[in-house]
Amino acid sequence: MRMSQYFLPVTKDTPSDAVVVSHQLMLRAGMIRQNGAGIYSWLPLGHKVLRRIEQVVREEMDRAGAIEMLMPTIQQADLWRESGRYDAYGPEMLRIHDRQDREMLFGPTNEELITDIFKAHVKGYKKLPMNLYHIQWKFRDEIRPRFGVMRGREFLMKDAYSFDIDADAARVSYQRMFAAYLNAFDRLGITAIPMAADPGPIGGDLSHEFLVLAESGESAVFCDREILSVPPPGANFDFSDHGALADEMAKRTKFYAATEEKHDAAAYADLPEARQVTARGIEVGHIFYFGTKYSDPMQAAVQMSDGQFAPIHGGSYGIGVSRLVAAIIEASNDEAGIIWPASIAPFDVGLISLRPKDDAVSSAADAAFAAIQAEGLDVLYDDRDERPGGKFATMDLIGLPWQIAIGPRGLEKGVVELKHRASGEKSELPLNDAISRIVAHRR
RNA sequence: CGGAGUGUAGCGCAGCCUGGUAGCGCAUCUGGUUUGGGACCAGAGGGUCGGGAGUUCGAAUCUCUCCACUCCGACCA
Repeated sequence: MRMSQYFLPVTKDTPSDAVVVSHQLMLRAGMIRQNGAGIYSWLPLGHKVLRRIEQVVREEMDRAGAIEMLMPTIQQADLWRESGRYDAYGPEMLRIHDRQDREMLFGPTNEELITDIFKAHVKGYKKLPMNLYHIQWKFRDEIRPRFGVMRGREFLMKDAYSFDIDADAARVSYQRMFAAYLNAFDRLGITAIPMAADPGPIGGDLSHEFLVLAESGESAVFCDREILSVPPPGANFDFSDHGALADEMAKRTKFYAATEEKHDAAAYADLPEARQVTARGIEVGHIFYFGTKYSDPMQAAVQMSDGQFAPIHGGSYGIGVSRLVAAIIEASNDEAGIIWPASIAPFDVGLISLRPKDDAVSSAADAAFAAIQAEGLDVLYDDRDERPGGKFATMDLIGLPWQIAIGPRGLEKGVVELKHRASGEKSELPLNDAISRIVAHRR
């Protein structure tokens, strides 16, 4: 993409409404624009990151055996009456009426809808376990939206729903998501700590939330330092191995880790002081096992081998995709701007033409643009007639993993300047070598 | 919802107290000089001063009212 033809409204001034660094940087980098309290448009750069995160989450869900689908944002009220949540949910649910004055709502979550779909089509136990997910916009009329997309009212969430014949089988499904989450967050370049959680209004008795440590986090967290260094299951993990699944969960739950609500000061005090981590965290995922909470009232049952019908045991598993954009920035930035993990960077590399009006430079930069693209890399090419300082600052701000700068001085020597954003390390080397370096570290 | 603020050009702000018809920096456009980490000169465009009502000869400025947004508290991916 040539920057001269892109839409990237960056600013030098920090918008005064933004109090956390991720919100400031997202505004400055031209990723989002606010429409109302907790409601944002995603500008091209922000949209690209959002899609990249979504894709990583999708791949990890697929790997764990979940099946993608898509449910609507607007739902009819009747299913929520069946489950009893139409009354239970309260003012956080945005209720609307259509022209026939039918009661509708903008979905804050989808347990009712998915249970309805499941029970209409799945009749026998042989189809289980089943896990269906979608990545869709939600609306929750938060009491107090804040921190940009961190606590928006409209937000993009991946929500998965598991269906099993009994509690033991449901536990395996739960562990499968637990392991998938660890892999997903690892690929996103963050360490998300699973913590025992209150199941909250969704109900149930097995629940973990995943938190990323960050100063601006809304939750106080207390954990054993050791849990931070447990490696993720990894790309070769076998999601059909029940023993391995239980093991992955046990490897973490054996360490102390709790948010304020579940904090046990006495147990925490038993830890050696050097292992105590008292910090703040951003909740980026939450998983629940809720048994027959929805299948009972909505009569979602499958026929068992003995011919009897049994209500399915369910779980639901959320990842805040739009919130992750902010959470990752909170975890990875410096004075100059954002530092994207390569896995989700909006572009793989930024290419800077230092002297676009110089024919030798611009033709060399054009050629480099083509050569980089030929390697399958996504490159943002700053071909504008601007002074170099601003170009470097813009590239630093938007946080691409690599920058290649081409100018007259380097051309004489047959080299370009390659900069690695995260380390700040710069080197001068031939273009092909620079491209090879980037390719070697590609997403 | 309770408490505290803010609303003036795309962004950051001044002007308001003490009423006289809107200004600065950045950004944008034109021309020129420049160019290796946010240049300089000259010029230009862009504003229902959040909306409405009132006071007044005259309102960004004073009064009333409505709206929006932000921050602190209770809720949550």
